[in-house]
Amino acid sequence: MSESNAPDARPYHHGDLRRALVEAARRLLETEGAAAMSLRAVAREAGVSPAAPYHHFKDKGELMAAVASEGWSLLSATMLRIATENPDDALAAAVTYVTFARSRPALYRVMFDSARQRESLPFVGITDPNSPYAWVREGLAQARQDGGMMDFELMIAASWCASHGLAEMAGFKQFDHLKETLGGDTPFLRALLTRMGLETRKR
Amino acid sequence: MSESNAPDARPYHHGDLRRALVEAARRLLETEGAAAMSLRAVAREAGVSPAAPYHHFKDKGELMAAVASEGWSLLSATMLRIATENPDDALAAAVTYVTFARSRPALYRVMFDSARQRESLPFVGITDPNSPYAWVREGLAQARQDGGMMDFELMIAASWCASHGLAEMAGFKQFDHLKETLGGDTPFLRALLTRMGLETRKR
DNA sequence: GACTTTATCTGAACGATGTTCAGATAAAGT
DNA sequence: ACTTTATCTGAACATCGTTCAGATAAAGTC
Repeated sequence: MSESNAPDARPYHHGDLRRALVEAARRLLETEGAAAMSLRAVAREAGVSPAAPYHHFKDKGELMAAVASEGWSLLSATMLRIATENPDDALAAAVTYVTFARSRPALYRVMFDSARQRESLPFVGITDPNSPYAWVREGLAQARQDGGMMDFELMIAASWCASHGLAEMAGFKQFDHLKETLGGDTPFLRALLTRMGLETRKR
Repeated sequence: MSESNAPDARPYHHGDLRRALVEAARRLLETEGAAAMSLRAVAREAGVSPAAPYHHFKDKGELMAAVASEGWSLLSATMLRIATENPDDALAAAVTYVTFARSRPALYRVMFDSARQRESLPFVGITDPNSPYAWVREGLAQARQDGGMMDFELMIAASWCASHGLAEMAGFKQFDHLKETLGGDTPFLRALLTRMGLETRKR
């Protein structure tokens, strides 16, 4: 009769293996790096045979997609929190995006690879008029009365591209001197994002 | 006595295997995709045993680095040509960068992965005052008299980040509508890059 | 010319990986 | 209690990156 009702009650043979695998994968990804994250290593980490994952994921790719999905959820939650605290601040949102990616480089790479396969960013409905991003709402309103919805969409697109580009390049040595001059990492990010058209207080 | 002096005189056992391998790798990369580009497949394509490449490259990584390096050279040459034809046009340079990356996605990924490992873009000395990028020269000159060299470096950094971000995201479905509205791929790129601060005619 | 040295390539092997599959195990449904 | 279904294991397969002893041929030396 299984092992009584331990704190982490395990509904099946192993327990919620699916979740355990995703967590193990993320752990391996952040500690050992992307190269060490083989399917077998993940199974090993979860204390299970190499064939076990195939009852929860069709592929290694599907496991990675699950990890990526969890990553996007985490990033979305982080950005939603920031956007709620600092409405009208597109720059702060972008800084949050870049900082998240830079603090979990391997995870972010998996996330973006997944996005590239789908050819679409699985990001929270940032263009949803009911989104808590106030600057999005204001942008939508102004765009509507300008008759220039396109202009607003351009701004959203530019923000994404700028954030992603900076996320992947901010670590490059070419920028060391710039970071030093500007007095740190965050000022550097803010300066560059501002250069790329990101602003605080609406568009 | 080898096989006489055939048109492609082969100096050693196989010929210039190193070059042949890099070319085979690039061919496989562009036709079959990154996943199919194993060291063994490259050796197979070059008509050689799986161990042969190890006499020219320490690693698979070193082969990839060679492919990447060739890619960067090609991109540099392309951009230098454009910059010579259209001086003072940073926007055109960025469009060239993005178009190159988008027309060889797998190669560009290898190139950028290589850059990420070195944490540096192995790009031609774009900040070199003697570079044929006229807008770079003018930017340098103006920055010097402004006393604001930093500002100019920020522009360079922003251009790279914007170009890379757009290169990797331009294919996303979120932008299909925008591309249609703007009347094609290039107008879309130009509009976005402009939004991100890239300009024609000096800074 | 013959002989040595050095560079280049092969064949076979090792461990690790992604994946499949027949069968064991245990939960859920009746 | 019996069947059904979901979950996991163990062994196997092809492929991959890599190593290494030995074959092959070019370059260097006399």
